[in-house]
Amino acid sequence: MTPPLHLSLAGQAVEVLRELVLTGEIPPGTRVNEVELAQRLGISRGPLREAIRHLASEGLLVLVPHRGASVPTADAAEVQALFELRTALECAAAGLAASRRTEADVVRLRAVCEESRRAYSAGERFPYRLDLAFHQSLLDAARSPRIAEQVRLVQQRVVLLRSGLRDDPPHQHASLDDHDALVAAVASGEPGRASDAMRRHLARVCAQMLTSLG
Amino acid sequence: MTPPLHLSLAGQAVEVLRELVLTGEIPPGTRVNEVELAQRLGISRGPLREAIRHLASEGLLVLVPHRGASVPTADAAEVQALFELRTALECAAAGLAASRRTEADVVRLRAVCEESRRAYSAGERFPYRLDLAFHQSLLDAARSPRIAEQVRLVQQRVVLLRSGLRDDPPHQHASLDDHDALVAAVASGEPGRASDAMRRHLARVCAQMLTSLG
DNA sequence: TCGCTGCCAACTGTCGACAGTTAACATGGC
DNA sequence: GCCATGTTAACTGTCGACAGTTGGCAGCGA
Repeated sequence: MTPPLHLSLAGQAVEVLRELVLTGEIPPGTRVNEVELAQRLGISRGPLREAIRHLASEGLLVLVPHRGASVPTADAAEVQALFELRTALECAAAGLAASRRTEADVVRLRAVCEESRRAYSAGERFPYRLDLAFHQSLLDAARSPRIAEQVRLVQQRVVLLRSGLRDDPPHQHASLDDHDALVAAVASGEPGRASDAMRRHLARVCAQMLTSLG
Repeated sequence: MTPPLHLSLAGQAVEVLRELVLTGEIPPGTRVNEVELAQRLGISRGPLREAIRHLASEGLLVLVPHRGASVPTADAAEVQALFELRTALECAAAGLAASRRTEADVVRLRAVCEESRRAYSAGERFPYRLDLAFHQSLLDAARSPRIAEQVRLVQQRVVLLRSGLRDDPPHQHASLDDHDALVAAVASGEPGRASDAMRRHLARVCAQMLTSLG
């Protein structure tokens, strides 16, 4: 039996809708019809509305009164503002990680970097999974749950932005070097150095996304 | 009658509930009864549920499946984690403000500081309004809407924490000095200096709250 | 007296239907 | 031909009611 796994319909709808948005199945600019989507998910409008509002609070949807929800569109100013927030959060996380890292944290970070290089050398097309894993490992080392949660939300929006890009450039070699530098800075135990390394890394990634936008 | 004020019932409920929570009228630890509160607000459970979920996404309420919402209680670890997030955001904002401030920004910041000192000298009991005004002015100078929005959410939770404190110490003289130092650092145009000044300020405020918790 | 079991009340989760608003279209006047 | 206006269809906002779950309480037995 499955008695305890009674996740509410609203909770399930949140996860399904999140995937639909992040995978681009509902592309940016698309309006969401409540009755249509509710039928598609096989639930009522009530739980679906809750799911929509939840994702709106995460920035994955925008609400307009009496006109429903839609997937936000990418925008240069938007990318810049988003990366300002991401930089604030991840630089702080990098600094905290440098202060609090254990030997196990460093080992884990090095392992992710090595796996990324292996995948890159093997010509793998989407090491985004490993990029996220790296940043996640760094957040674990920072041991600041609140910051980690906010970073997760911002990264999610970056993924959404990426889904709207025409040419999604593969993980670049420069980022691999950035990650190695970050691990070295975190291992050194100097918060300022780790924070600066993260700032440089994110500045590069941001610049790349801005050029991809044209 | 209020027919033309086309704010949705859910939107109104959000603001009313927010005040009820922040003013301590619904003290931390209290569970929120949907039907009771809905009758009290004169609305149905639907819009009220949306309001509850919205405030939960802001951290002003916590949800437990099948057991409803309740106001979160203060906790030392919680205060520390919250201030780590606040420090990350406001230090970045201070740095950006130092980079982007105009002459008008500096004038405004100085004006708020002077008014704070006047109020303090006059023995005013709650210059929190002016403290918030100062931080808001600094965020305006930073010109980073995303960071500003997140800071607003964090500050709101700090207010909630303060409402649960027994002895809520009045605005201290040290904070006035901190604010002056911050203005000077922002005016200097050196991001690192402004960021450090903010870090020291928030560290002091955090320490004060931790001692108030006992 | 203590522990277990079954019932019960209260509350949340969910649904279907109605009302209000918005935007687009058709229509008529200039 | 173009703009203003009335109409209409579609969608969101709101409501009341039903169903499912949770936690507590009474009753029974050891």
